Amino acid sequence: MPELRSKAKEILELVRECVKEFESLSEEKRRELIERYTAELKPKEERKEKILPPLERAEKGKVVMRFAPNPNGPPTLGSARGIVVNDEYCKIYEGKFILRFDDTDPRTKRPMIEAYEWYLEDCEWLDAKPDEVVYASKRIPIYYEYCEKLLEMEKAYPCFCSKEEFKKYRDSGVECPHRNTSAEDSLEIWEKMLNGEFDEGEVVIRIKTDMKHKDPAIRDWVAFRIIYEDHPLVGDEFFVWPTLDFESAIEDHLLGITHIIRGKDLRDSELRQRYIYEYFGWDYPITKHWGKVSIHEFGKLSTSELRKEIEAGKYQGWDDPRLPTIRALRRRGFKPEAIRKFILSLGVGENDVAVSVKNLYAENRKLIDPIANRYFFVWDPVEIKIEGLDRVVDVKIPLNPKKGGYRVLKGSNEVYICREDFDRLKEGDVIRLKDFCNVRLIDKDKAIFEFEGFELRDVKKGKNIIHWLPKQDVVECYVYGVERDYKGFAEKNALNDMGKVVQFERFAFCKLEKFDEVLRAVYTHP
RNA sequence: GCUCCGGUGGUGUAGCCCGGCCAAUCAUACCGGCCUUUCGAGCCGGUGACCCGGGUUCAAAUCCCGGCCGGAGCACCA
Repeated sequence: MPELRSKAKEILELVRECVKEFESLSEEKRRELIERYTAELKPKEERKEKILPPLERAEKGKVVMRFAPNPNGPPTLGSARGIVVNDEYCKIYEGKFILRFDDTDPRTKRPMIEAYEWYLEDCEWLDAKPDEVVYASKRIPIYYEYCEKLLEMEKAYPCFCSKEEFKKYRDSGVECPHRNTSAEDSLEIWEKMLNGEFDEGEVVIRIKTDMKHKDPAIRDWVAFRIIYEDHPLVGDEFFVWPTLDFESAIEDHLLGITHIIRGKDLRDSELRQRYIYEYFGWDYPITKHWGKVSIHEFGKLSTSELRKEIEAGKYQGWDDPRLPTIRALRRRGFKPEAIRKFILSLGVGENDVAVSVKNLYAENRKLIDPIANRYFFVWDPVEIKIEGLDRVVDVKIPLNPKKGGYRVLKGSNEVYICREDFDRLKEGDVIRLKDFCNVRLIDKDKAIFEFEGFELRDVKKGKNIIHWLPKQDVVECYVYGVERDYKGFAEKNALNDMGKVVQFERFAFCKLEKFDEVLRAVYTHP
């Protein structure tokens, strides 16, 4: 009842009186009153699971957003944020999602030709298939057109200052001598640039902003520069390249982008680009910026860093299971939905986030635990003998506690167990081979155990149930891990789940990748 | 240095714009218990936070001011 707020003081008085009156009543009477009135109160409304905060001034059906990477490597968990968050908003508002390659620098951040395809693949896999794909490097003439307009309007000019010279002008807030070049002269110089009459670094096109702008970063910025280098996608067709700020400013308008969400490192871009929007009379999209993400286990998610390490041979490739690339996570058997949820759980705040990959594991676990079949994998195996067990028994073990179903192992007197389980035992200890039987260690040096019975209850207490494998009917198994790789044996039954994610009990979830004499699996997560 | 932006449990996040349903959400981590069988899965429970100081107000996580701490940009990179 907000209309009563202004009368709060009077109401407070009334409340006090009521409380006094209530306190003077008998215990029984009080109970009765409480029951009578609380019954009328509505239960607190359930809070809906709000995944993302609403987008400012967004109308259903009219939202257009984009994710604009430079494809200089495959998408990582960092890129996935741009993909998933933009796509998610498009889904919420039934908008249009555009993937745009901002690939206008053939040298310093040189695009990687395969990466274009990788972005397409990974977007689709992440359930974020773009409605439209745009390649900036294929649309250079469009940017030239707008540059010419600005030169005509004398809102841009060719500048012959060296980087260092211009820095002085920028820092002191003084206009450089080239700033008042006439439209006519500017266009002539521009023509010569396009004809290849200048060397790299000799001349650039600058956008006029305000040389007295309080933030030096905004003052007359570069829109075009000359780079004589083949572009991986379009070859040597162009050598006058727009900078990101220019290309992106034009494209965002042309594509009708309504909302931009991107890293806060690009916050100043908005300030710079607004000048162009003002000159052309365009409306700037609504922007939102987020901080950096780093993941404890992976560190910073920089593509160029990863590239160096791959080239140095530290990793096997871009899908090495130790890498934070989307291809690696896919190879490890993560569900796209888990990655989406994980990313959305980071929100869209401006502070930097440092989060543990365990959150991603937890999301994925919820999805795969109910469906993943269980198998035994014995790494660093130790062969043990069980005395007093003369027959081979069929051991039925549940495939999945929720789904039901069984697999069968031949329980015999020669089995493998994990070295780490064996090592912690001392002679006389009794352990249970899960679902099979109980055994007592009698000779540690020779790894000899004694059969103690099939009954579970004898050893149920404690932490004495371990997994095992019969010496027969196993396959060699190699697991590509994150911390380390594992070698050992897996039960043959696992071959029925080739290509799937299974849970190796007491080890981890793993994706069974291929079988070539050896079962090769990739570690998913615990 | 100049400019801009942030600070909610161990971690991430919701709430902040529009002050009261907030003794603060959800998740993860951690701890404890449960399970005719995963010491590494599952199920149940528990611990745990509004950066500090002032101000405005009947009422502040929310508004204002100051401080402290953190981040980003200041490229012919994206």
